[in-house]
Amino acid sequence: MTIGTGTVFHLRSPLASYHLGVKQDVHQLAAQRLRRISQRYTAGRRRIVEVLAAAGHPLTIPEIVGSDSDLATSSVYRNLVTLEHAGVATRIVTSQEHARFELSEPFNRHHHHLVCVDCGKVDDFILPKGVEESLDSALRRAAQKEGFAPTDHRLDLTGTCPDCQAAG
Amino acid sequence: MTIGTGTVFHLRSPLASYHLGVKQDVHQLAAQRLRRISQRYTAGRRRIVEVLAAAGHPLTIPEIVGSDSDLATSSVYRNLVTLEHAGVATRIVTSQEHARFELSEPFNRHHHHLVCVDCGKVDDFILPKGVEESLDSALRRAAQKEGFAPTDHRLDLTGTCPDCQAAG
DNA sequence: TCTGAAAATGAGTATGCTTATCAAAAGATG
DNA sequence: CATCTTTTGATAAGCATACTCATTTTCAGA
Ligand SMILES: [Zn+2]
Ligand SMILES: [Zn+2]
Ligand SMILES: [Zn+2]
Ligand SMILES: [Zn+2]
Repeated sequence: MTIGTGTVFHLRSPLASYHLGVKQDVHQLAAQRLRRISQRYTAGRRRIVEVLAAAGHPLTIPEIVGSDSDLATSSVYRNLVTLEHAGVATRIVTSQEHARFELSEPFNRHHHHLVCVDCGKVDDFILPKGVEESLDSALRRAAQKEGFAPTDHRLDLTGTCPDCQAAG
Repeated sequence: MTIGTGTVFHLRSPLASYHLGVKQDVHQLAAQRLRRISQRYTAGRRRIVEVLAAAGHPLTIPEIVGSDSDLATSSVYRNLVTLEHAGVATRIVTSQEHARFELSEPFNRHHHHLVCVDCGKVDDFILPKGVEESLDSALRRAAQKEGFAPTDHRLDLTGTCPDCQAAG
């Protein structure tokens, strides 16, 4: 498969961990984005990308560190800052506990989050295309009115996940 | 003016600090919501509500403490947890620095946030009614599909505020 | 209006996530 | 290979927030 054909895989529901053609594409794109800011795609950074791609939902730093014994906590913190700055990883800020990370949009299809206020778990969901589009143009208009230069939007639905509903 | 008439004041643009009829209504509703969870509407809690209502945009805890010399930092932290639990204040979590707080939805009309990624400032904006409604029903459908019990949604537009555009 | 139990306060301290430090290791350059 | 630069990782430090507990305030009941 050639690079950049954009064949969409759906490895799990509701979202694939990434929607680039093959795993190689993920690493090539990550390396390219790091090069753009004069950073190397080192083994440690590659392992983090690997773990995030395999998870398919946002992970905390302890989860990332725990899933690969070669990863040192301090380096994971430092490298996630670098990966975020390079546009490879995205930080998901929830009100409690640890921050969570997932691969950024070119690696992951555009989506939003269901955030459980009890256990902190985060799951992905997508909006219908029409809703997303009307939302997007409304946001552009709102930003323009305020002189705000938008880069991205975040939409979270907060509530209680099925597990916590059953528990409490 | 009688309580609960719901006359809408617009004290500033784009959003009034609260849209209940008069200031007295704010405190009565706050007291009622605290009573519901067996908490008292003490002087310190009243001062916090006062400061948040006067600000008209989300404040950090240092800002709240600094705006009223009678407020102790530890009590403000503790009371904001209580006010949040009572449904009087809402915590706005941005990726950097301090959390920010504003009055909750019955005190404030429903709105969303422009978050500056450079300086952390948060401003309010509202979506056109139709967009908000189609978004809301799409969110309800998405939650139902996942067995998720939704309580609220958060929509942030991230980017650079006019000041930071000029500076950087 | 007293009175006493329960709740709230606030200054200080502890917790714990995150980031800075810095010597060692790895990689680039030529 | 020699040298310079970047990255690593164990440790320490920083810092927002939560906890502690003696004191103060509140409020229901006498
Ligand atoms: Zn949950
Ligand atoms: Zn996600
Ligand atoms: Zn700004
Ligand atoms: Zn707001």
